Amino acid sequence: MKAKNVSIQTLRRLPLYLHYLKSVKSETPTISATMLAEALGAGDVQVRKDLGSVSGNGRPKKGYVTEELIVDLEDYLGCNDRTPAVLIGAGNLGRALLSYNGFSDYGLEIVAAFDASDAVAGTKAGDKTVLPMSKLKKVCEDSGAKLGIITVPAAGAQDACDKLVSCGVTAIWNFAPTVLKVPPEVLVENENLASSLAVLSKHLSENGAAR
Amino acid sequence: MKAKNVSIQTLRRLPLYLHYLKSVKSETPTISATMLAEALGAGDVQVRKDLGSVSGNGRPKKGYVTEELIVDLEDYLGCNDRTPAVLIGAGNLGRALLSYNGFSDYGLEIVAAFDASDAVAGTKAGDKTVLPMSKLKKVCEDSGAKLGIITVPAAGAQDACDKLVSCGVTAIWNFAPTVLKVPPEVLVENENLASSLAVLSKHLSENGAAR
DNA sequence: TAGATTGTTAATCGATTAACAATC
DNA sequence: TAGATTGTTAATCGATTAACAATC
Repeated sequence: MKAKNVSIQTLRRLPLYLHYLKSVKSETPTISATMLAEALGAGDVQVRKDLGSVSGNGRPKKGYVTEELIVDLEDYLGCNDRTPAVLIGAGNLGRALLSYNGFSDYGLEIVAAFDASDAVAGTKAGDKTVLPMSKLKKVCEDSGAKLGIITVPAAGAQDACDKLVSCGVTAIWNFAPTVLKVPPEVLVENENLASSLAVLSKHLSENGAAR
Repeated sequence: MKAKNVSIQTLRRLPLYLHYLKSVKSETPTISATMLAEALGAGDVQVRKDLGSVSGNGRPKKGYVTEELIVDLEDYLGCNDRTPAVLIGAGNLGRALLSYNGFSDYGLEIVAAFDASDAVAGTKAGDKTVLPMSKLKKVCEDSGAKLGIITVPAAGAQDACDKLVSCGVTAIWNFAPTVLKVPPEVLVENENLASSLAVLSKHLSENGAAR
């Protein structure tokens, strides 16, 4: 109910808790932080603190009522608030995101996809028709989309970003391997595959029996 | 040349530096940490420390020779060491990763794609034919793949993971929204889209003019 | 009551930032 | 030499972990 200072790291873990809780709610009417930590391979103290900061409806001895905890997490994460978004770049990755329906659990609705290439605009992507960039402004205004998703190649990312910002978008989910320049009020979240790959490669070269 | 204690956060930033340096190396023969920080929107001290920990070939007043720094970063990140990998789950996302050729810059080579569904196995994904799971063991052995990429739906992720581990894989790149159970020697890197989305949504609900 | 579990307050750890000395 | 820039050492900040008091 209350929501104390939730660190960004905690915020990132909340969706994991929510996903797990939903998957077990039918057979687990009540759950303790310790059980949840066990299931997710995390520390029990960390989970307790994370849950405490967004719910606080845990009962000593009993733990949390699963259903209640799910509601508190959904409330905090705004899962029931519809978040309209536009996507630029209807290549493989863009199409993958469009056809992934797990996002609706978190309130995200990709209202339209755009592509700078005239060859791509007009084609189908999932159940949507890809629109030309000239329609971006109108769609953003009509839908109220404040979130933009960039799935174009690196070379076109800054351009796509600038267009989004000029259409009033204030949060950008960037899948292109580039650093974007934005005004201070715009938040960019980089989905950086190369970074993850670096972590994995390092592990392999250090621990893996090479080849 | 030397490689001091590189924090995991630093490790994640190195690919960004490398990518940027490659894009400007022709017109920028020499570059300072300050310039690099400016270009990437990071702090100059942070960049200096990051570079210092993997290169240390910077010269006062001059900065780094771009070409040399690229080589040092590539060496540290193992970009020239071929890292064979197998991918399980030839859906939209799996196909997107298969057809993305930016990974080769970091030495990653996806040697084969697999799918549990008989309907999918045998179809083409990019320039590769999707193989049935029964071939996984042999491909891992022949290719020496120690890295597994999971792009199946959440329900099948643990199963895919177990199979990979039993084939000797010691690093797993997980795109499924689930927490995987693995033996301690196996490293899992979760590409967690829901976490990123949570950060973006929070920003919107706090700062964005609602709707 | 006894015990399990919560939530809080304090201690530790790691990473970032700031200050400074070294050097071309 | 003077100045820019590096690299290092110390201080700060944030997040995690540990210890403990509260409570059903």
